[in-house]
Amino acid sequence: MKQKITLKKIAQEFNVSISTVSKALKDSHEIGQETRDRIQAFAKFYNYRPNNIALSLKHRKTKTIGVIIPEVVHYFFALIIEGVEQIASQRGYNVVVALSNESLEKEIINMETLADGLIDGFILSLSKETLRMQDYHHINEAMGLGMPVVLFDRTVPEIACAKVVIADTQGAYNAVLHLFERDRKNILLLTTEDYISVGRLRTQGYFQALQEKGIPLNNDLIIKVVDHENSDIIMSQLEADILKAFEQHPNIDAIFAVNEIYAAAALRVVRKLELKVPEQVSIICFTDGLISKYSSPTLSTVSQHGEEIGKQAAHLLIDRLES
Amino acid sequence: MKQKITLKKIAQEFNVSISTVSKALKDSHEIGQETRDRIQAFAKFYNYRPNNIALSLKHRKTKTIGVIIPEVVHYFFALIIEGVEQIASQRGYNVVVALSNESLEKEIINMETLADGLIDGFILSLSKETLRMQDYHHINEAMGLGMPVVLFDRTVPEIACAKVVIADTQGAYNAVLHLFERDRKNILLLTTEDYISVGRLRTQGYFQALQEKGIPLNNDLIIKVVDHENSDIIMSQLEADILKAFEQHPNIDAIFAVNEIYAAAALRVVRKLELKVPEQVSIICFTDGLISKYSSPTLSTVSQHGEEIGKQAAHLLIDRLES
DNA sequence: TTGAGTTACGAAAACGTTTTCGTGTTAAAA
DNA sequence: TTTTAACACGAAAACGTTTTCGTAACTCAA
Repeated sequence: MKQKITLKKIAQEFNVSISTVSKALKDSHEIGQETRDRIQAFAKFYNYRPNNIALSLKHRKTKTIGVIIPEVVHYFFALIIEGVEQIASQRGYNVVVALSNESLEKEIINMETLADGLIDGFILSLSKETLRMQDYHHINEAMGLGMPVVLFDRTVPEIACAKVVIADTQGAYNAVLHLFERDRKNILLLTTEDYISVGRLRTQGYFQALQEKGIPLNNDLIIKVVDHENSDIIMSQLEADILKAFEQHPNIDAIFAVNEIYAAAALRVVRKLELKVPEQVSIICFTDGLISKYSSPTLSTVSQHGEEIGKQAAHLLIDRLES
Repeated sequence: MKQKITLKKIAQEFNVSISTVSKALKDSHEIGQETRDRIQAFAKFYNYRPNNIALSLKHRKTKTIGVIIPEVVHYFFALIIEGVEQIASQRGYNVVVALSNESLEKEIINMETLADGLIDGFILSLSKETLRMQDYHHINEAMGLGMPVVLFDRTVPEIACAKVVIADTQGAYNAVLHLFERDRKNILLLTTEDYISVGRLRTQGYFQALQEKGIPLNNDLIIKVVDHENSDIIMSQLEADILKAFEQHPNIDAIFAVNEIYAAAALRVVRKLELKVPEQVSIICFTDGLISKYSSPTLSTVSQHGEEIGKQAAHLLIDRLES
C-alpha cells in the first residue's frame, strides 16, 4: 500500500522547499523552467493530488454544499438530489446529503454538524415537525453565521432566504379547472393537514377554482389526511374515508389529490367500486413519482419538476457563494 | 453576522494559551477547576463548536463515508442511502453521495475527488459502463492507497473487498418454484443483458429451477432487454417483445421479471390482451420500488431489502475503519 | 565600479485543531 | 532548609496547503 504523496515528500525528494514545489506545480514563473518540469513530471508520475481538507482549511471554504431533505426514499426528493448533484458537479462542488427524517431534532443536528466547516451552504426542505412546531431558529442562526441557505418546496415566509417552489396554488387551480372543462362538478379533494405548506397551497388552488366557478364548498368532499408514523395506517384510513365519501355522495365524478400516493389510494377504491376511470371518475394529482406513470389506467398529473427545482436551487446557492 | 468562534479567540479573551483552552474544553484535570469552569461557560455561551475541517486535517480522518451509486432516482438505491445514512449517523459519521450516472468516467472522477481527503471509505455499486468495460483499476487503486471499499448489489469477483449482495440466484429460483407450485409451466422470463451481474444471477436461478423440474429451456420465452439511453424506447420495445411472445406462445401462463419496471410493462401488455392477473397469468418480480405495491392488481414480489443492504454495508465499512 | 533590476528560490505565517513535552510555582515531605 | 511532587499552564510541532515577503546571486547598463 503506497502512501498518498504530499508536497512535503516531493520537496524532500528534490531537496527544495515546500513552497517551491507548490509553485512549480502551479507552473509559476517564479520557479526555473527546469525545476518546474522535473517536479511536475515527478508529481504526475506519483499521481499527486492536493489534499482537499488542507485546501478547505486554508481557503476557509469547502466547495461542497449540504442538502437536507426529509427523506430520500421519495421520488421527488430523489429528483432534487439528482438536479442538485448535476449542477454542483458541473460547477465544481460536492454534495453531501443528510436526512432529517421529518424530525426537527435531526434537522438541527444535521445542520450543526454540517455547518462546522463541512459545507459552504445549505439547500433544504423543512421537515414536517419543523413546520408543525414553527421553530426556525436553527436556520436563522446558520444564516446569521454567514452560511447561505436556499429553501425549496416546503418553505415558510418567516425565513428570509432564497426559495425555489413551484406554483402550487396555480397548479392546483389549473388542474381543477381542467376537471370543470370536462364537466366534472363534484370533485373530491384529497389533501394534507394545513401546516404542510404545499398541501395548504394546493388546497387554496382548489378553493379558488371552485369560488371562481361559483360552486359552493362542500366540506364532505374534502378529506384531510391525518399524519401518522405508520404509512400503512394512513393509507387504510384514507381508503376508508374515500369509500365513505362515495357512499354519502355517489355523484362524485372526479378526484383531485395533492400527491400521487393519495391518488393511488383513490384509484384502488374506485376500482373496488367498479367505476370506470376516467369515464365515470376522473383522477388528477400532483405527482413526484413513478406510480402514476406505471399505474393502469395512467393518471393525469401535475408535474412537480423536481430535477428542475434541484438545479435552480443549486444555481442560486452557488451564485451566492461565489458572489 | 457574528463570526464563528475559535479556540484562538477564546484564548485571547482569557489571556491564556490555545492549548489551555483546548484542554479546558475537554475538561482535562491539567487545567485548574476555576479556569475550566470559566472557559467552558464562555464557550457554551458563544456556542463554540470545533471546526471539523481542522479536526479532519489533524486526525487524518474525516468521519465521513462516500456513497457512489449509479442513480438516485431509483427506489432501491434511495433505500440504500437511507440505510447507510441511518447507521452512519448512529455511529457518528456523515455521508456524502455522488452519482456515477451509470458512467465509468464519472465514477472515476467521483472516486478521485472524494478520495482526496474528503472521506474515509467508499460504499459503492458499479455503474453499467464499468461492468461492460470490466475496468476496475480505480477501485483497486483506491484500495491500494488504503481506502476501504464496500461493494453492494452490482459486484464483481475481480475486486477483492467486502461485498453485500442478496441471494439473487436463490431468490429467482424460489420465485420460479413458487410458480411451478401453482401449476404454471410456461414462464416468460424478462431479464437484462448478461453483463449486469444481478440480471445474470437471477436468470441463472430461473434456469436452475427449470432444470430441476426437467422442463426444457425455450429461448422464445426469454426476453433480454437491450439497454438504451432513452428509457421510453426501452419500454416500448419491451412491450412489443412481450406482445410478440404472447402471440407466438398463447399458452404463457406466468411471467418472471428481474425488476419491477419490466413487470409493470408486462402488466400493461397482459391487460391489453384482456387476460386476468393472476387467474390466467401470474406475474412475479424482483422489486425495489413502490410500483408493484401500488399497481393493481398488486404483484407478487421478491424483496431486495435495500435498506437492510445499506445498513450492512455501512456497518461493514465502519467496522473496518475503526479496526 | 556601482546601482538597479531580474531570477530562482526559501522562510514563515496562516487556516483551527490536538498533543507532547517542558517549566515555573507552590505545597508537602524529609 | 532542601528535595520532591503535584499543579497549572504555555510553547511548539504537526496535519497539508497557499501565499507574502525576503534575499542571495547574477546580469546589465551607466
